[in-house]
Amino acid sequence: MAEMIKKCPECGGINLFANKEKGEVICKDCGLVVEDKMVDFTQEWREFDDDGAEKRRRTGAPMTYTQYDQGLGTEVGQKADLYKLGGKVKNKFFRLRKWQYRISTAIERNLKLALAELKRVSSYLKLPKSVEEEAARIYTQAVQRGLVRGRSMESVVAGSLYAACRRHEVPRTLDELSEASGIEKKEVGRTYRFVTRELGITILPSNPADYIARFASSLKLSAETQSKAVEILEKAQKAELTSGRGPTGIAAAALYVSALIHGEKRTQREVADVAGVTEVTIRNRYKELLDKLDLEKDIKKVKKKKRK
DNA sequence: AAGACGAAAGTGGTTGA
DNA sequence: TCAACAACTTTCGTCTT
Repeated sequence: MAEMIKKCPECGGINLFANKEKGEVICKDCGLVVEDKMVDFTQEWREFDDDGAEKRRRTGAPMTYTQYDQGLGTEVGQKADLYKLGGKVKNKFFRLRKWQYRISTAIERNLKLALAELKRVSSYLKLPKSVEEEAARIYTQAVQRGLVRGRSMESVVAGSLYAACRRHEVPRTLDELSEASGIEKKEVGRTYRFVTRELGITILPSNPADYIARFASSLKLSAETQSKAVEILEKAQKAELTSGRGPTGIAAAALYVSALIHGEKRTQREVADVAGVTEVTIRNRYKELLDKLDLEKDIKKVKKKKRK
Protein backbone atom coordinates (compact mmCIF):
# COMPACT_ATOMS: atom_id res chain seq x y z
CA MET A 1 0.00 0.00 0.00
CA ALA A 2 1.48 3.26 -1.09
CA GLU A 3 -0.04 5.40 1.56
CA MET A 4 -0.71 4.39 5.11
CA ILE A 5 -3.77 5.70 6.84
CA LYS A 6 -2.54 7.41 9.95
CA LYS A 7 -5.68 8.29 11.82
CA CYS A 8 -8.89 6.53 12.53
CA PRO A 9 -11.74 8.39 10.84
CA GLU A 10 -14.11 7.41 13.59
CA CYS A 11 -12.34 8.49 16.75
CA GLY A 12 -9.15 10.11 15.49
CA GLY A 13 -7.07 7.52 17.32
CA ILE A 14 -3.57 6.86 16.04
CA ASN A 15 -3.36 3.33 17.20
CA LEU A 16 -4.06 1.43 14.03
CA PHE A 17 -3.29 -2.21 13.81
CA ALA A 18 -2.74 -4.08 10.59
CA ASN A 19 -3.81 -7.66 10.75
CA LYS A 20 -2.42 -9.18 7.59
CA GLU A 21 -3.87 -12.55 8.29
CA LYS A 22 -7.37 -11.16 8.26
CA GLY A 23 -6.60 -8.49 5.71
CA GLU A 24 -7.80 -5.68 7.88
CA VAL A 25 -6.60 -2.55 9.52
CA ILE A 26 -8.27 -2.08 12.85
CA CYS A 27 -8.39 0.90 15.14
CA LYS A 28 -7.49 -0.37 18.57
CA ASP A 29 -9.24 2.53 20.24
CA CYS A 30 -12.73 2.08 18.95
CA GLY A 31 -12.50 -1.18 17.08
CA LEU A 32 -13.44 0.33 13.76
CA VAL A 33 -12.25 -1.58 10.75
CA VAL A 34 -10.52 1.18 8.89
CA GLU A 35 -9.46 -0.81 5.90
CA ASP A 36 -10.63 -4.23 4.93
CA LYS A 37 -9.34 -4.57 1.46
CA MET A 38 -5.75 -5.50 2.10
CA VAL A 39 -5.91 -8.26 -0.45
CA ASP A 40 -3.10 -10.72 -0.55
CA PHE A 41 -2.72 -11.48 -4.24
CA THR A 42 -0.12 -14.14 -3.88
CA GLN A 43 -1.01 -17.73 -4.29
CA GLU A 44 0.06 -19.80 -1.36
CA TRP A 45 0.53 -23.00 -3.31
CA ARG A 46 2.22 -24.07 -6.48
CA GLU A 47 0.73 -26.14 -9.25
CA PHE A 48 2.76 -28.95 -10.74
CA ASP A 49 0.15 -30.80 -12.70
CA ASP A 50 -3.56 -30.79 -13.34
CA ASP A 51 -4.27 -33.22 -10.54
CA GLY A 52 -2.64 -31.20 -7.81
CA ALA A 53 -4.15 -27.99 -9.07
CA GLU A 54 -7.62 -29.44 -9.00
CA LYS A 55 -7.26 -30.40 -5.38
CA ARG A 56 -5.85 -27.15 -4.15
CA ARG A 57 -7.99 -24.70 -6.02
CA ARG A 58 -11.13 -23.73 -4.24
CA THR A 59 -14.22 -22.00 -5.31
CA GLY A 60 -17.72 -22.02 -4.04
CA ALA A 61 -19.96 -20.14 -1.70
CA PRO A 62 -18.09 -18.17 0.93
CA MET A 63 -18.18 -19.82 4.29
CA THR A 64 -18.93 -17.92 7.40
CA TYR A 65 -19.34 -18.92 11.01
CA THR A 66 -21.73 -16.15 11.79
CA GLN A 67 -24.42 -18.07 9.96
CA TYR A 68 -25.69 -20.88 12.06
CA ASP A 69 -24.94 -23.52 9.44
CA GLN A 70 -21.84 -21.74 8.20
CA GLY A 71 -23.61 -20.89 4.99
CA LEU A 72 -23.65 -24.52 4.06
CA GLY A 73 -26.11 -27.20 4.87
CA THR A 74 -26.39 -30.93 4.79
CA GLU A 75 -29.48 -32.99 4.50
CA VAL A 76 -29.59 -36.71 4.36
CA GLY A 77 -31.08 -37.71 1.05
CA GLN A 78 -33.49 -35.63 -0.92
CA LYS A 79 -37.03 -36.93 -0.96
CA ALA A 80 -37.03 -37.54 -4.68
CA ASP A 81 -33.97 -39.75 -4.37
CA LEU A 82 -35.37 -41.76 -1.51
CA TYR A 83 -38.34 -43.15 -3.39
CA LYS A 84 -36.07 -44.75 -5.90
CA LEU A 85 -34.70 -47.04 -3.22
CA GLY A 86 -36.00 -50.38 -2.08
CA GLY A 87 -37.80 -51.07 1.20
CA LYS A 88 -34.98 -51.83 3.61
CA VAL A 89 -32.67 -49.20 2.37
CA LYS A 90 -35.48 -46.71 2.25
CA ASN A 91 -36.30 -47.32 5.90
CA LYS A 92 -32.71 -46.89 6.87
CA PHE A 93 -32.56 -43.56 5.12
CA PHE A 94 -35.73 -42.38 6.76
CA ARG A 95 -34.28 -43.24 10.14
CA LEU A 96 -31.08 -41.41 9.36
CA ARG A 97 -33.03 -38.43 8.16
CA LYS A 98 -35.02 -38.34 11.35
CA TRP A 99 -31.88 -38.42 13.49
CA GLN A 100 -30.14 -35.87 11.39
CA TYR A 101 -33.15 -33.67 11.76
CA ARG A 102 -33.33 -34.07 15.51
CA ILE A 103 -29.65 -33.47 16.14
CA SER A 104 -29.28 -30.62 13.75
CA THR A 105 -32.39 -28.76 14.82
CA ALA A 106 -31.33 -28.90 18.45
CA ILE A 107 -27.90 -27.57 17.68
CA GLU A 108 -29.07 -25.13 15.09
CA ARG A 109 -31.75 -23.66 17.26
CA ASN A 110 -29.19 -23.06 19.95
CA LEU A 111 -26.73 -21.61 17.46
CA LYS A 112 -29.27 -19.27 15.95
CA LEU A 113 -30.07 -17.80 19.33
CA ALA A 114 -26.49 -17.71 20.45
CA LEU A 115 -25.22 -16.00 17.33
CA ALA A 116 -27.88 -13.36 17.63
CA GLU A 117 -26.70 -12.72 21.17
CA LEU A 118 -23.10 -12.74 20.02
CA LYS A 119 -23.80 -10.12 17.40
CA ARG A 120 -25.59 -7.97 19.91
CA VAL A 121 -22.74 -8.00 22.41
CA SER A 122 -20.15 -7.62 19.69
CA SER A 123 -21.76 -4.54 18.23
CA TYR A 124 -22.24 -3.09 21.69
CA LEU A 125 -18.48 -3.35 22.21
CA LYS A 126 -17.80 -2.19 18.65
CA LEU A 127 -15.67 -5.20 17.95
CA PRO A 128 -14.27 -5.70 14.48
CA LYS A 129 -15.90 -8.25 12.24
CA SER A 130 -12.88 -10.54 12.36
CA VAL A 131 -13.21 -10.91 16.11
CA GLU A 132 -16.89 -11.61 15.79
CA GLU A 133 -16.17 -14.33 13.25
CA GLU A 134 -13.56 -15.87 15.49
CA ALA A 135 -15.90 -15.81 18.45
CA ALA A 136 -18.62 -17.45 16.39
CA ARG A 137 -16.18 -20.14 15.36
CA ILE A 138 -15.15 -20.78 18.94
CA TYR A 139 -18.75 -20.90 20.06
CA THR A 140 -19.71 -23.32 17.31
CA GLN A 141 -16.93 -25.64 18.36
CA ALA A 142 -18.00 -25.34 21.96
CA VAL A 143 -21.55 -26.36 21.08
CA GLN A 144 -20.40 -29.29 19.01
CA ARG A 145 -18.31 -30.52 21.91
CA GLY A 146 -21.24 -30.16 24.25
CA LEU A 147 -19.47 -27.61 26.40
CA VAL A 148 -22.56 -25.49 26.79
CA ARG A 149 -24.33 -28.08 28.82
CA GLY A 150 -24.70 -26.93 32.39
CA ARG A 151 -23.75 -23.40 31.47
CA SER A 152 -25.88 -20.60 30.23
CA MET A 153 -25.67 -19.93 26.54
CA GLU A 154 -24.96 -16.26 27.20
CA SER A 155 -21.97 -16.93 29.38
CA VAL A 156 -20.39 -19.17 26.77
CA VAL A 157 -21.00 -16.49 24.17
CA ALA A 158 -19.27 -13.96 26.41
CA GLY A 159 -16.40 -16.36 27.04
CA SER A 160 -15.96 -17.01 23.32
CA LEU A 161 -15.95 -13.31 22.58
CA TYR A 162 -13.38 -12.66 25.25
CA ALA A 163 -11.17 -15.39 23.87
CA ALA A 164 -11.53 -14.02 20.35
CA CYS A 165 -10.60 -10.54 21.55
CA ARG A 166 -7.49 -11.86 23.18
CA ARG A 167 -6.42 -13.77 20.12
CA HIS A 168 -6.81 -10.74 17.91
CA GLU A 169 -5.04 -8.41 20.30
CA VAL A 170 -8.10 -6.25 20.55
CA PRO A 171 -8.25 -6.40 24.30
CA ARG A 172 -11.41 -5.72 26.16
CA THR A 173 -11.36 -6.16 29.89
CA LEU A 174 -13.46 -8.76 31.58
CA ASP A 175 -15.42 -5.90 33.09
CA GLU A 176 -16.39 -4.54 29.71
CA LEU A 177 -17.51 -7.93 28.51
CA SER A 178 -19.38 -8.45 31.68
CA GLU A 179 -21.19 -5.17 31.25
CA ALA A 180 -22.03 -5.79 27.61
CA SER A 181 -23.29 -9.31 28.10
CA GLY A 182 -24.91 -8.93 31.49
CA ILE A 183 -22.95 -11.90 32.78
CA GLU A 184 -21.03 -11.73 35.99
CA LYS A 185 -17.36 -11.09 35.61
CA LYS A 186 -16.44 -14.28 37.44
CA GLU A 187 -18.68 -16.29 35.19
CA VAL A 188 -17.22 -14.82 32.02
CA GLY A 189 -13.73 -15.59 33.26
CA ARG A 190 -14.69 -19.08 34.25
CA THR A 191 -16.29 -20.04 30.96
CA TYR A 192 -13.48 -18.34 29.09
CA ARG A 193 -10.92 -20.53 30.81
CA PHE A 194 -13.05 -23.61 30.48
CA VAL A 195 -13.74 -23.16 26.79
CA THR A 196 -10.16 -22.34 25.85
CA ARG A 197 -8.84 -25.25 27.83
CA GLU A 198 -11.34 -27.71 26.41
CA LEU A 199 -10.83 -26.58 22.85
CA GLY A 200 -7.08 -26.37 23.25
CA ILE A 201 -6.94 -22.76 22.21
CA THR A 202 -3.66 -21.23 23.19
CA ILE A 203 -3.73 -17.62 24.11
CA LEU A 204 -0.68 -15.53 24.61
CA PRO A 205 -0.82 -13.58 27.83
CA SER A 206 -2.16 -10.22 26.93
CA ASN A 207 0.32 -7.45 26.53
CA PRO A 208 -0.26 -4.46 28.82
CA ALA A 209 0.74 -2.15 25.99
CA ASP A 210 -2.39 -3.18 24.13
CA TYR A 211 -4.49 -1.53 26.80
CA ILE A 212 -2.61 1.75 26.92
CA ALA A 213 -4.18 3.26 23.84
CA ARG A 214 -7.73 2.72 24.95
CA PHE A 215 -7.15 3.80 28.54
CA ALA A 216 -5.26 6.89 27.43
CA SER A 217 -7.97 7.98 25.06
CA SER A 218 -10.72 7.61 27.61
CA LEU A 219 -8.63 9.66 30.03
CA LYS A 220 -7.99 12.22 27.28
CA LEU A 221 -4.24 12.03 27.67
CA SER A 222 -1.83 13.38 25.09
CA ALA A 223 0.00 11.24 22.58
CA GLU A 224 3.34 11.97 24.29
CA THR A 225 2.01 10.70 27.57
CA GLN A 226 0.78 7.64 25.82
CA SER A 227 4.07 6.82 24.17
CA LYS A 228 5.94 7.53 27.40
CA ALA A 229 3.69 5.03 29.11
CA VAL A 230 4.57 2.41 26.52
CA GLU A 231 8.23 3.22 27.05
CA ILE A 232 7.85 2.72 30.78
CA LEU A 233 6.12 -0.55 30.14
CA GLU A 234 9.01 -1.81 28.07
CA LYS A 235 11.46 -1.01 30.83
CA ALA A 236 9.18 -2.65 33.33
CA GLN A 237 9.09 -5.77 31.26
CA LYS A 238 12.88 -5.91 31.17
CA ALA A 239 12.98 -5.49 34.93
CA GLU A 240 10.62 -8.45 35.14
CA LEU A 241 7.97 -6.46 36.90
CA THR A 242 5.24 -7.67 34.64
CA SER A 243 5.24 -11.41 34.98
CA GLY A 244 2.46 -12.80 37.07
CA ARG A 245 0.80 -9.44 37.49
CA GLY A 246 -2.47 -8.43 36.00
CA PRO A 247 -1.74 -6.64 32.74
CA THR A 248 -4.41 -4.02 33.32
CA GLY A 249 -2.87 -3.03 36.63
CA ILE A 250 0.54 -2.55 35.06
CA ALA A 251 -0.87 -0.60 32.15
CA ALA A 252 -2.80 1.62 34.53
CA ALA A 253 0.24 2.31 36.71
CA ALA A 254 2.46 3.09 33.73
CA LEU A 255 -0.15 5.48 32.45
CA TYR A 256 -0.51 7.11 35.83
CA VAL A 257 3.24 7.70 36.17
CA SER A 258 3.50 8.91 32.63
CA ALA A 259 0.67 11.38 33.18
CA LEU A 260 2.44 12.69 36.27
CA ILE A 261 5.68 13.20 34.39
CA HIS A 262 3.97 15.11 31.63
CA GLY A 263 2.06 17.28 34.04
CA GLU A 264 -1.29 15.88 32.96
CA LYS A 265 -2.13 14.59 36.36
CA ARG A 266 -5.04 12.26 36.77
CA THR A 267 -6.11 10.94 40.13
CA GLN A 268 -5.51 7.33 40.94
CA ARG A 269 -9.24 6.98 41.16
CA GLU A 270 -9.77 8.12 37.57
CA VAL A 271 -7.11 5.86 36.17
CA ALA A 272 -8.31 2.99 38.28
CA ASP A 273 -11.84 3.34 36.99
CA VAL A 274 -11.06 3.19 33.30
CA ALA A 275 -8.63 0.34 33.81
CA GLY A 276 -11.05 -1.62 35.95
CA VAL A 277 -8.66 -2.07 38.86
CA THR A 278 -8.52 -0.49 42.29
CA GLU A 279 -6.40 2.40 43.44
CA VAL A 280 -4.51 0.05 45.70
CA THR A 281 -3.32 -2.03 42.79
CA ILE A 282 -2.20 1.08 40.96
CA ARG A 283 -0.36 2.20 44.07
CA ASN A 284 1.43 -1.12 44.40
CA ARG A 285 2.50 -1.20 40.77
CA TYR A 286 3.35 2.47 40.91
CA LYS A 287 5.62 1.93 43.87
CA GLU A 288 7.38 -0.92 42.14
CA LEU A 289 7.88 1.15 39.05
CA LEU A 290 9.46 3.95 41.05
CA ASP A 291 11.69 1.55 42.96
CA LYS A 292 13.06 -0.35 40.04
CA LEU A 293 13.18 2.16 37.25
CA ASP A 294 14.29 5.22 39.20
CA LEU A 295 11.76 7.55 37.76
CA GLU A 296 11.91 9.74 40.84
CA LYS A 297 14.08 12.33 39.19
CA ASP A 298 11.61 12.71 36.35
CA ILE A 299 8.80 13.35 38.74
CA LYS A 300 10.85 15.74 40.85
CA LYS A 301 11.66 17.73 37.75
CA VAL A 302 8.00 18.27 37.13
CA LYS A 303 7.39 19.29 40.68
CA LYS A 304 10.17 21.88 40.50
CA LYS A 305 8.78 23.27 37.31
CA LYS A 306 5.42 23.71 38.92
CA ARG A 307 6.86 25.71 41.82
CA LYS A 308 8.37 28.16 39.39
C1' DA B 1 -11.98 18.55 51.65
C1' DA B 2 -10.03 15.63 48.36
C1' DG B 3 -6.51 12.81 47.15
C1' DA B 4 -2.61 9.77 48.30
C1' DC B 5 -0.82 6.25 51.15
C1' DG B 6 -0.55 1.97 53.75
C1' DA B 7 -2.18 -1.88 56.78
C1' DA B 8 -5.22 -5.67 57.45
C1' DA B 9 -8.54 -8.90 56.29
C1' DG B 10 -11.17 -11.18 52.58
C1' DT B 11 -11.91 -13.35 47.76
C1' DG B 12 -11.22 -16.41 43.83
C1' DG B 13 -7.92 -18.98 41.34
C1' DT B 14 -3.61 -21.73 40.73
C1' DT B 15 -0.40 -25.19 42.18
C1' DG B 16 1.67 -29.06 44.20
C1' DA B 17 1.37 -32.94 47.30
C1' DT C 1 -9.00 -33.38 46.79
C1' DC C 2 -7.13 -30.17 49.92
C1' DA C 3 -4.04 -26.75 51.78
C1' DA C 4 -0.64 -23.24 50.81
C1' DC C 5 0.06 -19.31 48.12
C1' DA C 6 0.14 -15.09 45.12
C1' DA C 7 -2.44 -11.41 43.17
C1' DC C 8 -6.01 -8.41 43.71
C1' DT C 9 -9.91 -6.16 46.28
C1' DT C 10 -12.33 -3.95 50.08
C1' DT C 11 -12.25 -1.26 53.91
C1' DC C 12 -10.60 1.98 56.88
C1' DG C 13 -7.51 5.11 59.29
C1' DT C 14 -3.82 8.55 58.67
C1' DC C 15 -1.08 11.85 56.25
C1' DT C 16 -0.46 15.48 52.54
C1' DT C 17 -1.74 19.13 49.45
